[in-house]
Amino acid sequence: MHSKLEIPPAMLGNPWFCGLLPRSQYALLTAADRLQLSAGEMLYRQGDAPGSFFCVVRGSFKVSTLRQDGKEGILAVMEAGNWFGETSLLDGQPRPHDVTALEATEVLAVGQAAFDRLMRGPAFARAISYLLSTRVRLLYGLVEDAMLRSISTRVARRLLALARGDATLARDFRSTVLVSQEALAMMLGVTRQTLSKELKQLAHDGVLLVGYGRIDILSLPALEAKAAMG
Amino acid sequence: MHSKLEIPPAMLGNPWFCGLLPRSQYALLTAADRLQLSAGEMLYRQGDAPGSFFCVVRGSFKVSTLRQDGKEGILAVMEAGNWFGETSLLDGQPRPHDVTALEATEVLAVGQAAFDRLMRGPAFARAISYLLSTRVRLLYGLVEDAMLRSISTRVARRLLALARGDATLARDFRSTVLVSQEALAMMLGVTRQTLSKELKQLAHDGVLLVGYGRIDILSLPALEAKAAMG
DNA sequence: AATGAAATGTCAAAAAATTGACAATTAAGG
DNA sequence: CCTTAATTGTCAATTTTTTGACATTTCATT
Repeated sequence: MHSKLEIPPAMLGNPWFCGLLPRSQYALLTAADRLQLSAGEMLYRQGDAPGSFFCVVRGSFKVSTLRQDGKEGILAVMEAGNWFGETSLLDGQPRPHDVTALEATEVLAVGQAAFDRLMRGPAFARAISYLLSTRVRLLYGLVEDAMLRSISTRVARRLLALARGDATLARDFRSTVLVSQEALAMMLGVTRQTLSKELKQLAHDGVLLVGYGRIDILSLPALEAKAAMG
Repeated sequence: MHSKLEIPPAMLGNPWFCGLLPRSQYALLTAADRLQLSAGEMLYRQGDAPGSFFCVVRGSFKVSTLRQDGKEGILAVMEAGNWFGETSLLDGQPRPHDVTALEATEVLAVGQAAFDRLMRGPAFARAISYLLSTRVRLLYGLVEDAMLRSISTRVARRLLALARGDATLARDFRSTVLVSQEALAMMLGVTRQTLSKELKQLAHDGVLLVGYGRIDILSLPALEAKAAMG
């Protein structure tokens, strides 16, 4: 019998998981396999057959796609506590993205059969609908960003998202974001040079402090003001 | 008692609705109010409180957002047969977009209470999850388009989406797309002039025939080839 | 057939982003 | 401490896109 202490702390900080009925939580945890990945290892690739519903226990992943020309777009960063991968389980279609561990990372993997069994319960099915609705909202935000916001606004918005833990997790705010300019540029779909210019401007305005592989947010209100502009 | 003949033909062409259990179909239809809108009328606005789950019976809507500078981005076109608006019902958050009738349009509106009642059934909740998963997939496609595809590729892809009926509907293909260059440019987040140049190129290549408020697809394979490039 | 609003065609200047290149800096491993 | 790979800073040329401006065409309505 599993003891409740086995629930990893990161999962307890995730509002979606915490909102589940205890029996659903228990069912997820007992049905799950635990996987360990080292930095750079891929959990799955674009085009793979649907496999499992995942939760990041420790570490983080990037969700990305490759262009023909070899360049990469980063669509999301999944941090500890977040659940993902449900889309392919629901529609049976291939995985739409690559998912790669950014560091030593541990995941729970709930297989298709167990997932389907859970989906027969209306409470869990509703919870999955809710999870998807937050994903839809987040994605609409990304589409709008790309379609009609200036790059400086998008930089501010993306930094805020990273500081808040991105994805579905409503975690505490971090004033230091650990990300390279290269990676941040990939998230925004612009070149490093273009991003660099924007960051320099924000640093000049006293909003950020740009370091090696890290960005410190000096003034949250100022950054939010930039994010709210055009 | 409602007769089965009352189901509008457009709804029978929608794979999501057709995949529902007959009792769910019946429940949706009987719970629904019928609304008539004339061209330009808004079904709801960004920021509105969640209200209903909708199905387009006749006509079409545009789903759009306004920028501060007054410019508009068109995120989707909802045609007859499509169901939408579930996101706000599921998470209780305000409407994320404006929805405006493009012509004389008729919708079914299923209220929050009836929707919640349906969601207590696992089959319907699963169906809603499936609907959301297709929306998530579509949105990921839009994000990738905006982030890492060339404009010419995006034009081709968007035209194909319009020809196929966009959104969740897997309808028959139409070789004529009725859309102004202005509107198509709004869907792509570029200016009319930029789009015009791309269309001229595609017309020169014999792929399209560009008319007044309409675009004819002369060669579907050629357009698909353009859409598959970079 | 005339009218007018909507849509399209086109151009040039300006702004913005990419490309390509190289130097300088930083942190991690031996 | 030293080496090395990763990251950042910076620049100029090129390409792309926007902006702004007008003329022209199309179509529905008188």
